[in-house]
Amino acid sequence: MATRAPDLIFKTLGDPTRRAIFERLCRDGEMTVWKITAPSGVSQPAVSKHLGALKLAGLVKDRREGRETHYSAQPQALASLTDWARQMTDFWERKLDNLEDLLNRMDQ
Amino acid sequence: MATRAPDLIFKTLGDPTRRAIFERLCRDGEMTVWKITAPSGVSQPAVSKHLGALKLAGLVKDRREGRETHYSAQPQALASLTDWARQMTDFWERKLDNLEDLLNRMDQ
DNA sequence: CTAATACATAACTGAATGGTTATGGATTTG
DNA sequence: CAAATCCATAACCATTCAGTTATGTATTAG
Repeated sequence: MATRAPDLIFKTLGDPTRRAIFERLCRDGEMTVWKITAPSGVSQPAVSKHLGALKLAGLVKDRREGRETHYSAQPQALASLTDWARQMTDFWERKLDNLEDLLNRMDQ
Repeated sequence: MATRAPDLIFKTLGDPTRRAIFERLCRDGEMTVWKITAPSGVSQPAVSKHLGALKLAGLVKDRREGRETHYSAQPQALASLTDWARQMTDFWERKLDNLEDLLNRMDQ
């Protein structure tokens, strides 16, 4: 059952600061750590740790260039999340269908 | 900006035990606390706390019947999550489009 | 070569959190 | 009424985790 795949994604995006960083990378594209840190409200080491977590979850990728590290979003990683959500909804709707079938059979 | 809405959803589903409970409710429909507790691997009070968290996030609803409480999934609550994911993907694709436009203009 | 910059890592701290056992309140059963 | 069942809450504990301030390692600038 691949239903456990998005565990890390959920956990990683559960933190507001981390999610804000990811959102900014989606909106504004590739960015250095310093650029990300500036308006974030937390220190540079904190940002580095968040970026590490996002990278571990496959949500961002990094690119070294001299002494700078550029990070960019990988929103494809969100697919496992939306897949899971759709699956849950499907399960639920199937339950409703079964109930409807049952009621139809009882009517006859 | 409504982009902060799914914060609670992410945080709530970030815990594996809690997500497993939600999944089971989606798959198998309404269930009493005891029924949920049995195969969960944690104690009944732990399950009750998780159900409270899920309820707070709008992911489940409860129905008292005598001394039993029946819980059921509310997968509609996942919409804010998929909406957000689509928005992030859109941002990212728009960046790609802009880049393509720029390259096209540079070709001329 | 020295100083400064960009980032990561280490070490630590306080708060949040998931788990437990114990207990209480409400409801059904005998 | 008494005992048992179902669930929630309280109180507590251990762990996780996000944040901080050093410190280290490359890399660029003077």
